[in-house]
Amino acid sequence: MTKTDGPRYRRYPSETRAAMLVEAGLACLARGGITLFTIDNICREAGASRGLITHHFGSKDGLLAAVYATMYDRLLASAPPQDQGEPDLIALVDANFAPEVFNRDSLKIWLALWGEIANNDTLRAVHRRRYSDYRTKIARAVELIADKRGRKVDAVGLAVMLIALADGVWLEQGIDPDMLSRDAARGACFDLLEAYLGPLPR
Amino acid sequence: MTKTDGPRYRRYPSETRAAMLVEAGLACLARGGITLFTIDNICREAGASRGLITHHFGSKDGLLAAVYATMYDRLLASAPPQDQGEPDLIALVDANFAPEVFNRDSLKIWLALWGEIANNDTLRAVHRRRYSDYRTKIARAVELIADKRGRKVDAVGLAVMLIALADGVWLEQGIDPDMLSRDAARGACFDLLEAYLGPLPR
DNA sequence: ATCCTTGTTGAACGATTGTATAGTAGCGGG
DNA sequence: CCCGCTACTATACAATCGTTCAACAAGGAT
Repeated sequence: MTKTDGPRYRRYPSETRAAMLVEAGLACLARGGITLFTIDNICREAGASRGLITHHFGSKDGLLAAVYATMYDRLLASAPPQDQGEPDLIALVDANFAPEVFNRDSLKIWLALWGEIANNDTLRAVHRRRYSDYRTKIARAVELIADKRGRKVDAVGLAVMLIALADGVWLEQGIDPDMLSRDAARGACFDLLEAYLGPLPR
Repeated sequence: MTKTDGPRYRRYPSETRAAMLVEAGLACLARGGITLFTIDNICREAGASRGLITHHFGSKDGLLAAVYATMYDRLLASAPPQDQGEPDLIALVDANFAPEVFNRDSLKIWLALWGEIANNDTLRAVHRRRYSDYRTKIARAVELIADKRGRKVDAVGLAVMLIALADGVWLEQGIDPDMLSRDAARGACFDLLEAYLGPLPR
């Protein structure tokens, strides 16, 4: 026996370990999509044993929901609303194309999650809430600008279209990385907005 | 023993049975995404035994590739090119929103497939070819219109953006069915096009 | 130094995964 | 009528799936 018998494992505060498992889950999704999002893979990635996911999240679905929430929160973190119209809208668009978010790993994760939302009730519930917040933020900025300029636009509808276009270019990027550049993608989003709102100080 | 001992199973021509398995695969994807795309589910759906997929497609991936090809072919079937510019472009946009294509089942299938393309080499190979054809068709129509009107546009870039927007609204529809109407989605596609090409006789 | 809380392990469970393969049988051509 | 091609069935296979659970131990509190 070696005399240096350190602790056989380390205990973390519950929330710390939960965050580690979420991170491991993200890594698995990025590597191979929902197929590789398995208890074994995730726990191996996190350096933990198989029981931990159930212990901290109740089930695999619980972890998946936490993973989804994490992705959404990261997306929105960089665009705090200031109720000033143009700057808010530009920040919201740019949030989609920040290098931290618009990269291959993130895109593969989103693709994997989208494929599940349509089938997984737990996940869809998380989605509904976050998406609603997101859309409202955009719609409010659009509304402010439209009012200021005396234009009449369907703010919520335009918000949905903007999200759709952003998701669409993400999708293209995720499927085939060198299909379009970040600048072109960002530009298209502004083109769509300006068709309704007039020039924006991008 | 009953005296009416019909044949225990029916033999089909190879291509007929292959088509049946593709159809069953589509049904599974529509019902529960890639998670339900399993040998057992598909063969049960098709009313066949487990060996058949390997026999006709070599492997599960082979069937998945055939499924993907089928979806793409159906999308493009309704828009044969006539090299007349406007009518072609309109037909290509409308192809995305035909009831036969723009419905919940199809959208869930696309969602599931997209999640796999990024990770599955076989599938990505099929995608590259079909997507390239699709994009070229659109770009050619855009080019024709731009030339006719003396406008200068990046036809291929605009084609990619149009596909992205169409995919984006599909995505929204697939995730949350009552988020936007077919007309609004179709309208947004034309808005994007007209921002570059001027008015179109939609 | 001992107790206690609780984060953690790891084995066991039955169900299901994709594939390989040996044998069966439908059905058209002779 | 029978033969032969091959579509087809059905079992076996090892690997992996998600979950359960009893026992363990880390580390702060007393």
